[in-house]
Amino acid sequence: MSPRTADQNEQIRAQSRRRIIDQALALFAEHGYEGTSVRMIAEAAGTSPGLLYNYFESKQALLHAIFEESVADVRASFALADAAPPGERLERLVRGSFEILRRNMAFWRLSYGVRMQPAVLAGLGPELHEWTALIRRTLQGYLREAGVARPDVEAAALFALIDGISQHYVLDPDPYPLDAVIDLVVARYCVAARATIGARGRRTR
Amino acid sequence: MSPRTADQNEQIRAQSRRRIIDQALALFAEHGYEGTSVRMIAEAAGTSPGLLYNYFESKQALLHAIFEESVADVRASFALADAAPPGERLERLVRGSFEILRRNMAFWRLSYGVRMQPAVLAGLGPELHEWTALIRRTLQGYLREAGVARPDVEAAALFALIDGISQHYVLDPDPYPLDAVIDLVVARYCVAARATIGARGRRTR
Amino acid sequence: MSPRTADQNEQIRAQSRRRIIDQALALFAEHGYEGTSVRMIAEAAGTSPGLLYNYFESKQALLHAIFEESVADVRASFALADAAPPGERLERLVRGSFEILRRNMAFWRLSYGVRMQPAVLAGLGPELHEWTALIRRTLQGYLREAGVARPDVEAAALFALIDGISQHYVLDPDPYPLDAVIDLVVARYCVAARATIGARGRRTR
Amino acid sequence: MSPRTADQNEQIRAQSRRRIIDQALALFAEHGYEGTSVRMIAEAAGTSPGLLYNYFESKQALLHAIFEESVADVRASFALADAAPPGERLERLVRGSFEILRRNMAFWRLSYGVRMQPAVLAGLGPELHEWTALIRRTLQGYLREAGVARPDVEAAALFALIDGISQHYVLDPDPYPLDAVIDLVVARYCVAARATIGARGRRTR
DNA sequence: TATGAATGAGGGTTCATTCAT
DNA sequence: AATGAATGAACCCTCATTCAT
Repeated sequence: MSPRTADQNEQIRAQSRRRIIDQALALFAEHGYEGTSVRMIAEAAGTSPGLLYNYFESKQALLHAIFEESVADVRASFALADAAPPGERLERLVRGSFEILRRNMAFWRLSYGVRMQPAVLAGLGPELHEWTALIRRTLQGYLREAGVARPDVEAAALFALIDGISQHYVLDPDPYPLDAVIDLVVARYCVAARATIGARGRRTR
Repeated sequence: MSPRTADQNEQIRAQSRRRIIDQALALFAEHGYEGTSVRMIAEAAGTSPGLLYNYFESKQALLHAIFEESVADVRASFALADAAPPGERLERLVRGSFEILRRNMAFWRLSYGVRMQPAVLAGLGPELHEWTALIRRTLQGYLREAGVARPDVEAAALFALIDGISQHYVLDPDPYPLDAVIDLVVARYCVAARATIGARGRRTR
Repeated sequence: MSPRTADQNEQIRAQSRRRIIDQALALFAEHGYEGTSVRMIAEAAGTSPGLLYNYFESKQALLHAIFEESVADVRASFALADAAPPGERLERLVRGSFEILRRNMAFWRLSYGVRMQPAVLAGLGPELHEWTALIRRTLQGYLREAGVARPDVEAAALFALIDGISQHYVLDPDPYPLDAVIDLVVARYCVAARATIGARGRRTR
Repeated sequence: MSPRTADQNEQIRAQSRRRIIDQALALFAEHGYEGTSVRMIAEAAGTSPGLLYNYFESKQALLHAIFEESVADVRASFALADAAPPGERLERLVRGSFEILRRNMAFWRLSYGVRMQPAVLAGLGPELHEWTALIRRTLQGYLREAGVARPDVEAAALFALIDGISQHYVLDPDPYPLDAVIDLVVARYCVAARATIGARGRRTR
């Protein structure tokens, strides 16, 4: 009965989903999660409020979908860093983090805006926790490689530093000297690391 | 003529106001501003929703009152740091910041949860902005005194570091090695500063 | 134990009651019954909301008290007209009505604003009905004396005319040619009446 | 693509809107604007309170919509009178006014109940004022045509008479001798007018 | 697949009224 | 006689969600 092929349907579905996610992210970032109504999202996406519930179980589920996408993005970037030679991993990771930030500021605004609201994150909590833990562990690993004295504490500090910079930047990007600050972070944490690892590399050769 | 003395009334009022503010802060911190209803606050404070409006013009006004109280707290701490001898100012400020954090974690949870939501801040925005700017300037001044190369960039990084640590701690305090991290920050930023300033002090004597 | 004599108490009571009634009337007239809160009245009267309930059982009871006072005023004016010589009664009544109107515009504003709201008038209904009926009957009697053809219909019309004028005047007094309109009414209804009655008077002498 | 045709939707909307307006008018007329809650209207209309806000921005907007409908009704009746031959205009207008009154008593109850409450009228005030002014001017014009001595004062009186009758009728229709009173008004104002204009018409022929 | 009319719980807020003092 | 802190029901309104089409 349907005049559309299964393929066409699939394509339409994918497009609608995309539009909804994109607009939802933009609006969440601008007005916050609670300040954005489902109607607003539907309107921005050029659909009806009802349709949204064909694709997402609830407003929360939509939020979760957004997080899943972006978390995947971050994971990919991390994997890239991990694939680099030991001496460059940390720098790659640091610079990669800020690239992600610049590439998807809306998400980070949203993320930071919602981070403190467990009820909003409902069900996302464990996942986020795990994610944070992963970052911390990765950083710790790299720093241990680099031979810093207390890699756990240093990792906590470096993570806080990256996160703090990201947040300040996202709050008011225009006047923020992001590149200079990144270079500072890199200089402080990564250059030494590279040297140490390089030296050790040569020694063990 | 009055059935209760003005003093008695003042006391009653102060008590009720306190209870409302305290419970509101706790709930805002736990569920976020939007996730906390006026009814919830009233119940937690052991009063009726109506009473809240004898003390605060609106839910927002209550939020503002909370901010005012805590901002005053921060200012006081800053003033204390500023009164210290030059070489110790930075350390005082850093340690002071984390003392405030520990003393009033609920407020900081609230503050971080609300920071990205311009609609919620309505009218509080400028004040917060100014506040942030003040911190940045103060840090920058101290770092310039300490003779660091690029005090503006360093200030941005140090601010981000403190803010990031605070936020991570507040998100999940139990496992966080706060003291160790603080010591790290102090060692990295403040010890050098003290030395520099001390040296200069001796030289100019 | 009381430092005040019973007399003084009575005087104080009377004063407070007066202030409350006066201010309530003024506010009801300005903002309507529903648009005026008990707190507003208390404030305007320089007392507390609680005190109002020492003098009046409820906000409605206060409204009723206002009506009673003013209805008494009207009755007095009617009695005066009735005491006049037959040929002048109608004119007295008409002119008296508008004098009352001018003397107590606030009350008439209130009265007209509330007239259509049985719920607000609750319990006042019968009394007002009676009052209206009295006016109608009185007019009818005077017009019958004056020998008009259908005194019942004429009474209805004259009452409507007086009431309509009053209301239009009270709605926007400044530009209203009240005196001219009154003279017109008098000329149309009363002069003829006087003549008729005068003639009959002479005839029957 | 749409599951319901635009037509179907339009029809559904029109029906719901009608039901809401009708019930709102009835309730406003019975209990007054302030005495009628949105819930009451929704219940009477067999819908939910929320739906009301799909059709009207606010309770006030609903009131305005009611006024707009009925004001249009009145204007139409006035236009009809104006289209009649000069000698009949006044009678048409008078009789037309009372026809409107009988046809839509609820609206007039509402209108008279709301007239004195500027806050309720909010934004409707100017429009009503203008409307009143129009009636007055029209009457004045007709009366001048009819050659009465002081058309401005006579217009004020006639307007007051019509308004007063309408209000008394609407307050308690059952016992009111409306037809007889209308005939009286017509006899007093319109018959003479017709004669005058007729005579002048013949003279100028 | 898509619509949008409809729902109703719950939001912030007001206010007549009570009562301890 | 007088106060004003306190109450809580009810207000208008929003919005995530459902469902007939």
